[in-house]
Amino acid sequence: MNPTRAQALGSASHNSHQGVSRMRRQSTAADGSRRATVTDVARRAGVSTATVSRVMNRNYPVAEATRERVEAAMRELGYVVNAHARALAGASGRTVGIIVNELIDPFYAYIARGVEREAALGGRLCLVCCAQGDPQRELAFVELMHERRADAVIVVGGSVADRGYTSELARRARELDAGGSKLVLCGRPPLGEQAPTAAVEYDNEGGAFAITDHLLMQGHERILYLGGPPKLSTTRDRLAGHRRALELRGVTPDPELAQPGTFSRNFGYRRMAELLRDGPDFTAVFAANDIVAAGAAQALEEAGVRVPEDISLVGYDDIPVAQELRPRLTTVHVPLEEMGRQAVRLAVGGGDEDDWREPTTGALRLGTHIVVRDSVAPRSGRSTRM
Amino acid sequence: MNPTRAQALGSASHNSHQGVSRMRRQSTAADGSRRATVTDVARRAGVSTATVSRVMNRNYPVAEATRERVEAAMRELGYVVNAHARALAGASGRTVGIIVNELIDPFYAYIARGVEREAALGGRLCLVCCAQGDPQRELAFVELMHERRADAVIVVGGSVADRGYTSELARRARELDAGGSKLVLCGRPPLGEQAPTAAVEYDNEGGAFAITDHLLMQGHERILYLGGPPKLSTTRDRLAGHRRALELRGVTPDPELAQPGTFSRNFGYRRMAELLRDGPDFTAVFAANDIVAAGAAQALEEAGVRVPEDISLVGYDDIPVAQELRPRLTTVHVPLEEMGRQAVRLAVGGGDEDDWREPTTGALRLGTHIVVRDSVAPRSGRSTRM
DNA sequence: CATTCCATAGAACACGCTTACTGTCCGGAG
DNA sequence: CTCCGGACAGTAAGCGTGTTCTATGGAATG
Repeated sequence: MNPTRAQALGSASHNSHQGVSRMRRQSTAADGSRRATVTDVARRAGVSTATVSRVMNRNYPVAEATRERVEAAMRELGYVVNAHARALAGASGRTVGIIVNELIDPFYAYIARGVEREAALGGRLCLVCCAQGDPQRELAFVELMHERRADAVIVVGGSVADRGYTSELARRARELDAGGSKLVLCGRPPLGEQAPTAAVEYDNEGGAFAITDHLLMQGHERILYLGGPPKLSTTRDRLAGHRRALELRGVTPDPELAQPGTFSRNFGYRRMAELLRDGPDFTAVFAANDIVAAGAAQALEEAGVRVPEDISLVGYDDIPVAQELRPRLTTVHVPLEEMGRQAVRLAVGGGDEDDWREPTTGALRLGTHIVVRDSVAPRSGRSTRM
Repeated sequence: MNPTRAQALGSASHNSHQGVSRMRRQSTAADGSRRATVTDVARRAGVSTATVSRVMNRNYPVAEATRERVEAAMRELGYVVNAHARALAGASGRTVGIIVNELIDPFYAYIARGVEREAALGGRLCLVCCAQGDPQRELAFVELMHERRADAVIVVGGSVADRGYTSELARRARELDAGGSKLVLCGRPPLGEQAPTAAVEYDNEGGAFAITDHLLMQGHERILYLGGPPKLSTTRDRLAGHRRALELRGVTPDPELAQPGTFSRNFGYRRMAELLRDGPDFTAVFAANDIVAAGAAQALEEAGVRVPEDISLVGYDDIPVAQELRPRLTTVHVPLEEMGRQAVRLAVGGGDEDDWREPTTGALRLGTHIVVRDSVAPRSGRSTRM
């Protein structure tokens, strides 16, 4: 278990010399000073440790004069409470964990922001990890956060429907739940009935439906779907919405027009450049997300294809880059920050008094809507088979 | 101390019902099951707790047969070590903290990525907080991280030269240091001699000098400096480099051309729109960062001013948006991710055996360089006083 | 066969804090 | 004057691990 995890994180073997590092740490304080403890504060203030604790936690009456003496002692000693000891003694660790693919991807960054802000409202701190799309890393981080007794562990983003991975994650969910923590799925489908998780999703399929319909209304029938890992739940849902819209308008989906790949700008650029070289057989492009759209836009630009006059282009997610592209990108807005907020609320309650509803296995689905900008135009005759 | 912090984080009073929330937590496990402990594992495997500990940490010989029995017991019980207890018993918490202004700002996101990755290499987890530009929030977060005994607390981004704030942060630095942790300043000037900190900076002044010189070489002499909080160290340094370049070429800086404000896109847009309305008295714009540049670019576009033919535009930071703007933005590259990595290395060592150098009060300065794209052109006669 | 040594394993304490349980002292009610 | 309850404060028992010190059995040595 341990070696597996270390491997998944690509870490050097660090278990072996915890002892030595501790030795060094202790001897670091050359002047013999260590951190002040409750005992030190109590001694200095002439009270018992219990009283010091009560002063800090304000959960028991303490005489004003005593309080002041204790607070003075804390100040003079530079006392800082040890959260580990506190957590061990029974209080919550006041920590939530979030695992994303990439911090620099605005999709995840906005969700992380929501999580961080909502957590801070409850006086909680936020453990953030990047799994970089590797399920093994993700599992390893879930475990690490469980070790730290995070109140909630939030895993963000689409998931692959791998059998072993799913059952492994379900096991972690049960273990977390048994300890009073919660695994929260954010932007991905539930794990099945036997896994006690909370979930906050967004209407992925509906957004794809809506924006495809938007293209159809403009006369586009041959729409290229570009990018997104083919086995990811996110891609599956977006493609599903896309196809449903096509079929509803009586357009038969052409397998040739589904070109999944990755969520990277680079993929959008390269694949689009290739397709343009062959002579495009489509009048519109539905990029799997805005980042892919940015790459595609560059390829179109370099090929001298005008957007939207020659080819229309849409994205998904509505991250800031959508407003910087020229033409500005029509896309699907996803309430990313709100998802993050709801994820922690679902797991730890509002942080306020209204904390009574048992937040068990809650599920939540937020709406999406399309944002019309300048990258879509009615289909022009000339654009097909240029 | 406590109320102050709660206030700074805008949190509801959460200290009062820690007790009740704990009660609920315990009673949550309706089947009476709690988390398995070392004692449980030991009992099940028929060994002592010491042996279980030794199996986990591999720091003491254990017979193969015993090891297997213990590992089986751990698996069957779904045992997950309690990091709080472990940290309390002496081991490092294996945590680093990072405090940024905004997670969704790529400047900070890249640094955070570097921190996270380097931390993960050492098997450490990452506490991430957003101070949102509020020094009080920042101090509160430093304290919370100290409570958690983070191996390092990394504060990122420019700082205001406020007397009280600086001394307060210096005090935190000393307290952290006394406990064997380290405060790391990332992208901001040192605190002074009596504060034991590490620091990783980048050549802010030099980058501003270089890109200003680049504009001068193209014949621009009236250069607008746009955005950036006026009292922030970042702004101070960038302006200093800018002015040094001007003076070196014999151009007298015009106070009218320094228009600080904020680092927001919105500021860049609005201020630039206003200035264009008055009739611009400059031929080039040096935006305080790429985000401000994006806003300025939009204002220029809407005013029908061509970039770079009529007015040249440069930014700072070289975040991805610089490549999406049209024309693509000439800017100053800052090694953001590397800064993050170095920040944790400085504080906790490489994580490998070469850990022997005492990482005390280290300082590091990384280079910057300009990236020439398409947003600068030689000054044209027509562009002045259009 | 007695002695020494090594490989294991256990007992017990320390880590810093919270909290249930026990006082103690006081004023006011009976 | 006695008794009782409220307001404080102290004692001590954990919380779950790591680590030191000690103990045991068998192998190796004399």
